Amino acid sequence: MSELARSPEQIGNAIRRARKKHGMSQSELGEKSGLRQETISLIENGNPAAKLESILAVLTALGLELNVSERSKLSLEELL
Amino acid sequence: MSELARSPEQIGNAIRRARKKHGMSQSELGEKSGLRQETISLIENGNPAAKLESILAVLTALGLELNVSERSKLSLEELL
DNA sequence: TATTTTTATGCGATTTAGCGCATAATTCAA
DNA sequence: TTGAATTATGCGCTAAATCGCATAAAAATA
Repeated sequence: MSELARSPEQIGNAIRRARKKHGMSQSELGEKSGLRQETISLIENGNPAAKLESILAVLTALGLELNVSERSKLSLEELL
Repeated sequence: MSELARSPEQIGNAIRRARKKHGMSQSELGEKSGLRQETISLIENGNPAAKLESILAVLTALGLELNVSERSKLSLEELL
């Protein structure tokens, strides 16, 4: 399964959801990804100016990855 | 189809490929996404510190989007 | 409810993106 | 091959991420 991530908020939500699924705190995720708990907090809350490398480090620490694909399908939001 | 993007380089490559497919120059893509030609150049060359919002703006301008998924499948690189 | 854990926020310092502007360096087409 | 278009690089500037450290606010749990 794959989760749409068109905005910093959506990426942050995906990260938060995955972290909780792994039963991890922000501090633990921070250690795993080489970032501070505060930085994880910012990312999860949708900081648009987060660095690409930070996002990638967090995703990797959670066993996730990004995929680039055609903006084909309608998002749930666009249907409402 | 979807393209793996585990590193800034892979994201940059995906963007460059899509831009050329659209017959666009970096300057044109810059206008469409609200960034400078120089910034597009940096992103395409794999700048790890690019801002998340810049990446998303470029992808949107190219009709692309990001998806977060399980790091399940082996990448081509890992098979070699 | 009281206590502990977790998450969010604040401050000063450092680093760097992205800006505008200019110009190499490279690529492409005539 | 040569001239034009494209891409990469450099400088000074401003804004902001992230850092370390501290702590307030919120959430979870006893």
